[in-house]
Amino acid sequence: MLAEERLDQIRDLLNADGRVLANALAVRFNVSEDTIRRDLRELARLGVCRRVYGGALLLTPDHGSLAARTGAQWDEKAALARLAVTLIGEGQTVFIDASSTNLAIAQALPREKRLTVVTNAPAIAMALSEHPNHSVIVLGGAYEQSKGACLGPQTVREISHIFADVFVLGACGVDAGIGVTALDAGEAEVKRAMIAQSSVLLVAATRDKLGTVAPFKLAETARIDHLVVADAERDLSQFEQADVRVHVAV
Amino acid sequence: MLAEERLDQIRDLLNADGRVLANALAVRFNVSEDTIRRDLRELARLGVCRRVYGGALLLTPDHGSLAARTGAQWDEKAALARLAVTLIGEGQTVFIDASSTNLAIAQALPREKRLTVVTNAPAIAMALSEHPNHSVIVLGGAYEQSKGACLGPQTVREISHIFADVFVLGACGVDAGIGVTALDAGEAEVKRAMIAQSSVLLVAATRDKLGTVAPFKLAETARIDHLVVADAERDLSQFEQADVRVHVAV
DNA sequence: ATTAAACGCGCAAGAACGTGCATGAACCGG
DNA sequence: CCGGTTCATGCACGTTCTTGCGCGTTTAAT
Repeated sequence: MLAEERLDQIRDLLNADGRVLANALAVRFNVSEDTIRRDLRELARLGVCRRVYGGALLLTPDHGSLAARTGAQWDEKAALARLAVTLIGEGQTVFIDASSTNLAIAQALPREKRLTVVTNAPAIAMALSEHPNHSVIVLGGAYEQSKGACLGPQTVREISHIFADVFVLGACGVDAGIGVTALDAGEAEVKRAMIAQSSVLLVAATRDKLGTVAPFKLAETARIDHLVVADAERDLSQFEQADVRVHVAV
Repeated sequence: MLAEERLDQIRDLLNADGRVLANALAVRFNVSEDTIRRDLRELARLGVCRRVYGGALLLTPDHGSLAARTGAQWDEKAALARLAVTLIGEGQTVFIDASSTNLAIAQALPREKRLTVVTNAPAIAMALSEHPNHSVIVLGGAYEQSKGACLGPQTVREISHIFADVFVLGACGVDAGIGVTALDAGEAEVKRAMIAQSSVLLVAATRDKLGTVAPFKLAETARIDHLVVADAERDLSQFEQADVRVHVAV
């Protein structure tokens, strides 16, 4: 059994069952659990799965309901949001795309800055309902329920008419070597359009996003202007070498 | 059973039933109640639920904060909604514009009818997040916070590209002699565009709307196909003379 | 007031984990 | 054919995580 074959089979098992157990895999492939752990680490790095105690779970964009994702890691997202909003200046035009982290950022936007917020996420538009100082523009299109976002050609077309000072990008994977990536082709199209139409690119990434890679590439690491992360056990020097300003939230 | 899986399943049970019992979960997952309590503590920390003596209750921020409960006559609107959705057929394309009554209608839409819903209200799009059978199209444009709707020329332009079978009109005033009217010029523009692009016009009106007149005229009484009202102390014969089908909800 | 259930805290056993190191096979240029 | 290198793998060790149990406290209901 070649190592690559084993990785592929673990992938298949993940897709079939949504989860795998480390000791079960060790028995099945007749290798030690250490080897299995190494495999799972690799798959997690590639963004295929998420490691948990005892095995790994499939990492899907709609893992759990929309409400569930909003609740997960809420305090980490709130900390990222508090820092991220300080990077947005008075009177700027801001693209905010759909993600639970970005919803937290939208909620944390200070009311006194008179921003123009452009978003393809109805939830973000609604979150700004109580902020009459901000002007909100909704990007229409086909509403993808599982993602809570409007996607598709119409959305992309509307984006092409707008230039923004800042784009707050909800990334699915951020890796210093590979760059910023997304899980879904439709999402990726919209995000790429927003990148093309904005001058400053801001990425707020929760721990589980950092160092992972998703299938669809959005931008090189060097294109990122601001990277906001939670406390850094990780080595972030590679980002700084790529001229990314890294901000660490408490 | 992985610990993370257990957490996810407790999440699902919470979303399904709105509450969970600690001892029932302990039996179901075959672990001690201590472990369950630890899980519930974790979920509470994430803001998913609220712990109570004996178990936990679902904490839904949007269940209460949506315009859903803002409407004073919530039960009247729910009754109108239950009746109104029966007038919408399988597979139809439906315009639903922004109003609290229409939000109730959107929430009452049966999941099995495979509808295409087109709306300029982010709240209505989000309400359909959990209905994967329906295709939802969001109309973009400038988001008017006080109305919870996208208005303006861009919205009107997008409407002009779509034809619907039914338009569920959120009216501000419905009078047999004057017709249907709206309170705001911007709103009126969007509603007129939707009227022009749909074959059947459905109006669900709460008691306070009936017999009142707002400044901006949308359509003649005769243009209404279905009028859904709550119990009829009022004389509705004038509507029927104008060839309007009147439906009275219990 | 009394009582039984539910709770929180601390502890300990065991499983899972990460890391460093050694082994052996595969690979490669000469 | 051979010496050097790389790589996957397994093992040993210490660490971290989960879980169940005991015990005293709090809560809700009678």
